[in-house]
Amino acid sequence: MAERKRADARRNERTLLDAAAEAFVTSGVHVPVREVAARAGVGVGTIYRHFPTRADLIVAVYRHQVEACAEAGPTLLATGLSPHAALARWIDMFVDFLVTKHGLAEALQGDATFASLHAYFLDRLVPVCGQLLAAAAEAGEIVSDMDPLTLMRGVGNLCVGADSPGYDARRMVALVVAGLRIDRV
Amino acid sequence: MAERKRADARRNERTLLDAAAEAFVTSGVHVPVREVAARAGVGVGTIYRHFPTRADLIVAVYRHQVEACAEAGPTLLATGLSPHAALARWIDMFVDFLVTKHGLAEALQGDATFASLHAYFLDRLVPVCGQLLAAAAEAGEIVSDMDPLTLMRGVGNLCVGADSPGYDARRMVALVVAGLRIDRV
DNA sequence: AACCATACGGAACCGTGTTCCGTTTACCAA
DNA sequence: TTGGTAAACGGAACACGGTTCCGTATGGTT
Repeated sequence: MAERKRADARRNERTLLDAAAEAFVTSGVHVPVREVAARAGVGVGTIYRHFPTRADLIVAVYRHQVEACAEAGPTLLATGLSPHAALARWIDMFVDFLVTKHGLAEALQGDATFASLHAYFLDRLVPVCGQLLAAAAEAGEIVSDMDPLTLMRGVGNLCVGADSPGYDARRMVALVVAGLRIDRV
Repeated sequence: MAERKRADARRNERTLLDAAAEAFVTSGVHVPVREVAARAGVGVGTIYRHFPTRADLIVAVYRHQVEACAEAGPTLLATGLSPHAALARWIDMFVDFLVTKHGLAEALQGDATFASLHAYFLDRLVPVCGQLLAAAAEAGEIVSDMDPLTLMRGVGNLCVGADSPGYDARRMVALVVAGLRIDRV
């Protein structure tokens, strides 16, 4: 039995996702709920009926891209690149994703209000990261005791404020990736 | 001409600093202003008269420790340690400082409300970090093009959520420090 | 003792996430 | 076509945290 929703409800959900995506691009992920509602031409109540919390709205908007990122892990491993190179590429993808979504890295942090966002990203991506780490460790290219959760959270943290002048998040991530190599002290 | 303040004002400033320090320890840096006021037995207006913004209160509470950290840089360089080791120790000190102050790393981030906090930390510590980096680069131990501002902000970012289970901020910082070494790929 | 600049307390204000509830509407059945 | 009803809606109201404002109290000085 498929969930039968009223036509207006389905329409509004669509409209809201579009409006939110647009608002996130122009004003960043921190755009007030009221503004998304206004942009979509609905009341705030409607947003909360469809998305119980701000975080759920954000998750819904970015779900596709998170899935794509998750699926890219195995794909990269299968390309014949060295596992360490595959890991580096995959992390690059993740960083690209975060730094191009203004405010997303910030929202990804512990903040209790974004708990479900945090949880979704980690649930989906940590296992993939774990595969890549394991493959690279197996190949003897990197240290064998790196925890994927720590790595994902660390990389996410490094992307906070990635757009502010004078801070180069990618450089920091590159240091981390270099630091994983086993031939270092 | 020394700034002549009324006795009650001086007394309250003291009381407020003590109350804030205590509150930060027990409830974290994010403790509401009203709670600090209540703990000090004063009204919120009094806090704002002494510290124009939350960030200024935080700066005042931690000023001593930031100064100590800043002064430790040259000291470490003078101890005869290799510059890279001195840099590593200094970063450890900074990390210790951040992770033991619940919520401080979070507050240190771009958040506009904490602008003065952010500015104070960076103004004071980036030059010190620059000295250590330069010495290590000069000695040929690390890459020569690392920007101290990026490094400080990155390390600060890595300390966000340092107390949450499953995340190991120190490990991430260690990767960064390892990644700086010049003998790596 | 009187005066007044300084300092105080805390109510009020603003912005933002979230909840609540009276009203509207899509859908189905008669 | 017309009701009837459960689903959905809009937006006022609430919670909460930072900050401002202003009438009141008081330390210090004359």
